[in-house]
Amino acid sequence: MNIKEIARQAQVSVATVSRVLNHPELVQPETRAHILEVMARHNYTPNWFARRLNLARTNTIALLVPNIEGGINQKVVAGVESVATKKGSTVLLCSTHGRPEEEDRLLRMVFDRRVDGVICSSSNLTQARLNECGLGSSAFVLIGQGDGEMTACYINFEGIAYKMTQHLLGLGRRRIDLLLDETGHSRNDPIISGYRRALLDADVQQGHIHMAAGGLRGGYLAARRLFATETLPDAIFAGSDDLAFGVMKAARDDGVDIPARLAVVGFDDSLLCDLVTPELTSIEQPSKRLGMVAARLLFDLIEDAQIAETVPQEVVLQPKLKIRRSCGNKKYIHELFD
Amino acid sequence: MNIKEIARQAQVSVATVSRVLNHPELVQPETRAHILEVMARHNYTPNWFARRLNLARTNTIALLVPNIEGGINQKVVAGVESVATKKGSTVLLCSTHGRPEEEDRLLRMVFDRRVDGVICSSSNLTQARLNECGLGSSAFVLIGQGDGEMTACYINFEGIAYKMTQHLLGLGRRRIDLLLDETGHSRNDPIISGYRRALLDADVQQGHIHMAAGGLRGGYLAARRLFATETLPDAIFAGSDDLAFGVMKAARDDGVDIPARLAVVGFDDSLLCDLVTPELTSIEQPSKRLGMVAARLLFDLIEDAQIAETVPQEVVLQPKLKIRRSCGNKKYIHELFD
DNA sequence: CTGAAAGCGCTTACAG
DNA sequence: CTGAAAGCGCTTACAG
Repeated sequence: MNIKEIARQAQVSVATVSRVLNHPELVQPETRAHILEVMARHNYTPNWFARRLNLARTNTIALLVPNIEGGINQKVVAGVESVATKKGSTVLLCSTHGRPEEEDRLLRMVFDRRVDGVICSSSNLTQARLNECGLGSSAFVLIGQGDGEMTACYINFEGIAYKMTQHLLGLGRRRIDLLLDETGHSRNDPIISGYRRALLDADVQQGHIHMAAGGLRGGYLAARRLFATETLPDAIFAGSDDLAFGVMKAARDDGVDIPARLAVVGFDDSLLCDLVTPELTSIEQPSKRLGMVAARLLFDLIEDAQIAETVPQEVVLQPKLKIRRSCGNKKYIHELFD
Repeated sequence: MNIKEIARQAQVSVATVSRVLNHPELVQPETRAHILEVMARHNYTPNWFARRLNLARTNTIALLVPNIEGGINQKVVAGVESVATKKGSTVLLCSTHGRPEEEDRLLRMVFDRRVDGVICSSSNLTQARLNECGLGSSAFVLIGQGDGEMTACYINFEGIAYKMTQHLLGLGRRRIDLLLDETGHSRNDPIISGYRRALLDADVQQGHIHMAAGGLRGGYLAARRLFATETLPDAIFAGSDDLAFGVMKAARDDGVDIPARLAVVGFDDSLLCDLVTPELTSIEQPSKRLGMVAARLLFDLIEDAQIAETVPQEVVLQPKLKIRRSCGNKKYIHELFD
């Protein structure tokens, strides 16, 4: 069923049919009603492609993330999706697996499809690369720290790492080690930098930085290695909750008392932080809000092209310390079940 | 930049340009090379909408899930995405929030966009509703148990609930209670049915079925209520790991020994099952595989319309028991860190 | 308020 | 192997 057929059956021109779709106020109420009736009767829905060939917007945005399985991206996706739905747009979701070539391929692809805009979570995207992909003048929002040339939003890992380190120092811990996921989370760099800055400011000697394979298991193995070969630090600041959980498991196996002998803190404030013993001190990240902010920025760009003309905007979201018991904190601060 | 301009610059007709895009073997190697060169120089990419207006396939599939944030859906999404990418298709992802009206709206919308096919995770979709949305003759795969009229795939919750109950009985537990998430996971019904069947077959009296709010907290509160008001069952079979973790936390607070006095088992085999003490016996679900299977079924339908003519196909995936210590199992069966 | 016509950017029989 | 032309299904000035 197409517009011509509808026009024939309604005994009007295709122009009139098209008008009830696009500018209903321009057509006489009676004819309009009649045409709508014919459309309904035939379950007619205009061909999307033919339509978009003539129209500017596609009501589609693209979202590229390193991988969908990552717990954090998942919340970002949900945040973007919720805003997009409110705006009447749908989301084309793509996984880049963190590979730049794959990012480029997908960027070209979504541009090809004339999406209204693109949100991309990436750690190595520059305006120059964007230009190469033909996205130079499109609405685009980066999730992550860009080169300052792009509209971007990200979580302030540096600042919170500073605060967490400071917190541990405040509890009397001196040698604080960092344990990071070697699968190059883009957050490693800012964490290291915040951590170092805090130690410098407090005039405390820098601790060791350990790299581990990702996840519970990676944290476990790294911690056991550390326990076996080095003098025990006073605290381990892990780059993810999973790593921290692994450290806790290792500590239990090796008889290292947490938090008396060793403080352990994590990074994602996952649900399970409250369950483990002792409860894990961690960092709450506004992941869903990050997605929502990115989407809002994007729709600002889409709806008002002028904004893009101005200096690119950067939105920085602040995470929060969630103090529990694994850091050696004595005061009652946070309890989930009351 | 459009095809006409490329044709002009390459001094050929648009037909020839179009041919190097669609049937390169039909154009002389030299002209082809020349045209490709001109295209590359201008960074030309054909208009997707104009193209799809003439072509049959859009290389896009739609995936509707109740919500993206759910840990299980997330893996399903990843599974679908990985297969789609291999097939050169992209995924239009939509959240239905489990609301039928929203499902209908989105189904119409994606159909509108001429996607090649649709995968929908739903607990109340019928072929009849599909027909109403105009998707009657489209390639469609249901994730969930359908009305037998649709191609579908799902996880056999009934069977695994039977097995888990049987396992608990085998360990000498007699009164086994069920603890379910009241936010109507569609899996509640099959779990109840498998559980009841196992007790019937073993000629053991049915236990109680408790409904709880979702998550850790829901499990915790429900368990504390149970401990305070009823005689303790021998085992609690929780409908999700989070619920089970909540029960474990409650048991610790109330001094109920797990597994000596009370066995607890969960349902998702989340990463943390190995971390808690005692390690949580649970059920491993092939969620990612579910997504992959759904996508494969869909591409079968897309690539060979004949298949749809035959009787609708149903694929049932089998989950696996992950026996650990919280059920009172004595033998060494499973250990993550060795 | 309505219609005839040109145009969006492509693809593909049809002739040569 | 290549080109002129019709057509995909819509939208929107332009006239009336």
